[in-house]
Formats: sequence, C-alpha cells, structure tokens
Amino acid sequence: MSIDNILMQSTAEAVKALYGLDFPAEKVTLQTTKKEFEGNLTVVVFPFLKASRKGPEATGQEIGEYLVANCEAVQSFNVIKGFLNIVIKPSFWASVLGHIAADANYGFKQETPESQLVMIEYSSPNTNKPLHLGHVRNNLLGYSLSEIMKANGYKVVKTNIVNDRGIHICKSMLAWQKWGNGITPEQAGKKGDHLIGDFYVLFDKHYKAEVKEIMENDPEVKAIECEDADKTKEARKAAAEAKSPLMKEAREMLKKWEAGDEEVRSVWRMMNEWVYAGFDATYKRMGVDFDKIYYESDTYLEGKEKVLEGLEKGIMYRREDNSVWADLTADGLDHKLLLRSDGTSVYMTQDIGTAKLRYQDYPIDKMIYVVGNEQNYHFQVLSLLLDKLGFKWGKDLVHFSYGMVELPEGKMKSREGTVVDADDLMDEMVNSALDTILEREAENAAKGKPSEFTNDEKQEIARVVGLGALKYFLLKVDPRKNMMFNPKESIDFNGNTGPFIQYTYARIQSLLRKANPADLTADFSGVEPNEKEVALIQRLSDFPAIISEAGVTYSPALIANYVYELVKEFNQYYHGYTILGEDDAKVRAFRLALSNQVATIARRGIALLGIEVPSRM
RNA sequence: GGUUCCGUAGCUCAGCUGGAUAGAGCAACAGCCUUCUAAGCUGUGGGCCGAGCGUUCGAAUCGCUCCGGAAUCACCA
Repeated sequence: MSIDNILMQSTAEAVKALYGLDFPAEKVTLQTTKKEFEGNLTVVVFPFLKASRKGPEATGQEIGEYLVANCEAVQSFNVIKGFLNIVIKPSFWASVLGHIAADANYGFKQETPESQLVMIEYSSPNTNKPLHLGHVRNNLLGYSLSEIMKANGYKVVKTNIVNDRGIHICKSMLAWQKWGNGITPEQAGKKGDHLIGDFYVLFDKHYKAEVKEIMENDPEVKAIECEDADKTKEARKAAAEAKSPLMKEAREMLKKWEAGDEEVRSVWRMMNEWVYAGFDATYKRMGVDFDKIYYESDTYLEGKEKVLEGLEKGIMYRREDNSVWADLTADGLDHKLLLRSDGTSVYMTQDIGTAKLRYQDYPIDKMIYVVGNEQNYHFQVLSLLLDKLGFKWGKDLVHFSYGMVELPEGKMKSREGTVVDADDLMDEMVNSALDTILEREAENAAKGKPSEFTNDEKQEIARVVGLGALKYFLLKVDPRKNMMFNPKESIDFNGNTGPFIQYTYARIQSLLRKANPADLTADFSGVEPNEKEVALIQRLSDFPAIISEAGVTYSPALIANYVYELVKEFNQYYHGYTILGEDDAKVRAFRLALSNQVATIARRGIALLGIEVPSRM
C-alpha cells in the first residue's frame, strides 16, 4: 500500500473515531505539502468541519494527534488554517524506495485474459503524398496512446486505415503517365512517397495553368456575368474547372478504377507499392508500427449493406431522389447523407463499413480514433450511427481529437508549399543534434579533453536525441490545443525538452558505471533521507497514479510533464549533493539507488512516449 | 448564424475531479567549469489566470452571459 493510501485510510479512521462520521477514505483530499511549510503530505480538513463542529485549526489538531498516536508512518504534524501538514518518519521513505526499486514493472498494470480490448486507429495517410508535420503529431499521439493503454493493462490493437483510392490518387497517376516517362523511385533516387507527391504537385500546377487558360480564352466562360466582379470571377473559375480536360481525364480514370479496369489497376498497384515502401521507412524511423492495416479500397463498398440494413429497421430513410439519409435531429444534429442518389457511398458510409469489418476481425470493447479536430462533427455523427446500428462500442467510441500544428511563419498549406515534410523534419532534427554534439566536442577539444565517442556513436546519439527532441516537443502539449512548432526552439536543448531528460539519464548511467559494484547492491535500510531526497521519493511514488490518470484522460502530455518535473528535481539534487564521494556506505548506497530509480522511472515514462534513451551522450 | 474546442508572464506551455502566496522553460540581466558529463546549476525581474456575474468556508479550476481566436456545418475524404 502506498503512503498516500495509508494516510487517507488513517484519516478516515480518525474522522470516524473522533466525530463518528463515515467519510470514504478515497475522498480524503491529500496533497504534497507546499515547500514553505514543514511536512511531506497535507490533509485538507475543511470537509470534516461540519462533523467536528469545531474550527479548522482545532479539527486539524485533533486529527493530527490521532494520526501520530495510531498511524505507524506519521512522525509529527502542524496545522495552518485548514491544512494539516504531516511529517512522515524519515526512515519510512527508505523502505518506500526499496519497494519501488524491487518492482521491475513498477507503475505498470498486467494484461490479463479479462483485459478489455481497445483498438486504436491512427495515422490514416493518403497515398498521393508523403507524411507531413500534422501526421507526425498524429502518429506520435497514436503510438503513445497505445503504449499508455498497454501500461494500464489493456489489450491493444494498433490499426491504420490507408486512404488508397479516390480522385487524388488518380491525379498523381495521371501526371506520372503524362509526364513521368515511366520513371521509378530508384531511377529518380527518391522515396516512393516523395516521387508520387511530386507528381501530385505537378498535376496541380498543370491544372491551374489550364484553368487560367480557359478563363482567359474560352468564349462560353467569358460570357458568364454575375451581379458583382467577385462573383463573376468565382463563377467563371468554376465553369473553367468543369471544362478542364485534365480533370475530366482524372475523373475518367477514377471511373475506370472503380470498374476494375486492369490497366488502371496495375498502375495503381505499382504506384501504391512505391508509396507504402516510403511510408514504411518513415514509420520505422519514427518508431511507430501497426498490428493491422486496412485499405480503403477493400472497405469502401462495405458500409452500404449496413446502411440498407438500417433502412429496413427504420433507422435511415430514403428520399424521392433515391438517396439515403439518417435523421439525427432528435440528437441535436442534422440530417446526414449516407448513400448518394446513384447509390454510391460517402465518407461516413465507408467508416461504418470499416467498423463492421473491424468488429468481425476483433472482439473490440473500445475504439479510439486518433483524428484531427477538423473532424469533430464527423465522429459525433459516426458515434450516433454506430450506436443505432447496434455496435456495442459505438456510443462511447473515443474521437481522440487533436489540434493543428502551426509554424511561426503561419499555417501549413500544401498549395503554398509551406508543408513541413516528415522525413525532412526528422533529418533536420538529427542533423542539428549532431551539430550540437560536434560543437561541444570542439569546445572540449579546446580545453584539452579528448573525444569520448566514435563517429558511429555520435551518429546514433544524434539520432536518438534528435528524434527525442521532436517527439517530446510534440507530445508535451495538451493534444486538444493547436500548438506552435518552432523548429528553432525545438532544437534548443535547454529547458522542458526531451534531450534534457535524456541527458540526465545518461549522466546517471555514467554515475552508476563509476560506482563500486558493492555500493550498488549494499543495503540502505534505515537511512534517513534529507528533504530533497524525500521529495524525489515522493514523486517517484506518484508514477503509477500518473500512468493511470493518463490512461483515463488519454494524455501523453501528462506523462511528459511528470517526467520533466522528476528529472529537473533530480538535476538540482545532483548538483548539490555528493553521491560517490559520500563517506557513509549506507547513505552512498541509498543515493545510488535513488539515482538509479530516477533514471529507471524516467526511462519507463518517456518510453510511453516512444522516446529512446542513450546510455551515454 | 448553429455546434464544438481554445484564451494563464513578452514568447512557448504546465496547473483545471474546487484548496494555502498561480508554476516551468525560452528570452533579459547577474553569478558558477582544477569539483561523479556546464546539452547543466544558482539568483533577479516579469501576472486583473480574456471580461463580468453567480455557486461557497474557498474559484485559474464549476455554472451562466459576453468578448476574442480556431475548426466544422458538401451527393469531398
């Protein structure tokens, strides 16, 4: 039992014994004591005043006295206003540290046969362009969420739905056929996803030129007049777009694709393979993976059946033009189209189909969709529809909605070429980490210190640190918020950053390497830790609560900030206290054990964010 | 206009199931490398927690109303 639980229990007992009030132990408000007051933990006594019929001071006094007399761990107390500050016996803390150190999976819950199965969908790329910064946030959140859920004892299936069909893919294909001269990624010396993305951009360029051409020269288009100049321009543009031969060709290609035209399909398969190879490399480098991948080309027809089933049950209705709709006005939403008048599916229908397939594949208890907040409405509707259609997890599916990543220069727009490519970004981070390493080495060399690392080691450290910086920066922010990604700042290795955590970890590893093996295994029971050490142990003992809370709120940010606080606190301690030079063997062993435990918990914590840790840096 | 989300130091962000005098980092300024890794540490300055009202012993936190910003409201995905 943790010290928190012991105190909550004892306080509840005290309240019962003193005032006859049955106060649930878990409702006792306990907080770590503020620095300026004496004590480790503080009980808020206001809730007991009605039962005690005394003032806050007197009530706190009575409860404090009861605790000192009846609770083993309590040494002394003081009361300030309604706050009962409790001092835990110093020797007690050493045993707490011992317990934490002895548990190889401290903070993590075990998965059991009865564990709920949660499916987490994330990434969901389109196959017409490479992954960008927005995907990076998505991927990191999805992966981290999966790790956090596992740590909370859930069975997790990570899934990815690849949007591999549609007009956008046809655009890339068409551009490649027209202007590509049969070029392959190998010949171009590019990753497949980048090559295809380039052709997508090329299509757009030609298409725009074509539209401009038509607007200026086509007599029919020029004849269009509206009430004002802006509207005229808009209408002419729309007319020109409709007339564009390129777009017509793309649409025709899509029709052929849907009809199963072998020529189109074979090009499509080949180009998609190129893209997947590119994605795989990006995912691998990012450190994310999937247990099951669904392709929209397999699932996009699936939802229709389910919708027709809903139509029979009266959940949906058919309009005169033959289109099928769901009436969600009773739930405060609008009418939603599910099948077009020509009988084809829309996005929502496909998502219903995908849900059906997934449910056939896995006994899902809970579904989490990691998708940007621009789709909040979509998921509100999806949840209602799945529920009405009888999916047991439909009603409380979680749309893990996250905000946009903005840049200091403004919003990312693919059309304006301000998109930050995921691969380029990772390169940039790793390179800048390497620069910093080389800079430091140059400084050391000037002082006569030789380099400690081979070139390979430097590369590996740069990789781990560069990616760690990126991951930590994106995950430490509340996912719901739009965030500012400042490349320059993210490269800064000071402050609340991944590298700072990794650095502290590496220093502790170095410390442990230098220690005498006998010190590492020595018994430290009965050691009375100082204030700083107590604070660190207290923080370490919060770890399980942080993980389970993160599981409830699905927030990697919670864990990120916890680890940072822990590491920062340790750093301050590290600079102020002697560890290896400590004369008392027991104290030395205790301090090494504490250091080791801080490193261990920090590593476990940021592993939940997908961040690696170097043993030297 | 309807719906949802966000407004905390100059900047980037914590804190939000109500608890003591609201915290970090960056930036600025002043210190600390014969000392277990200075990618570090210490100190200084910096705030009507968007505004108002309400709920109560107590509000950055909960409720309502405004103000500001974002997203969304397609027979696109």
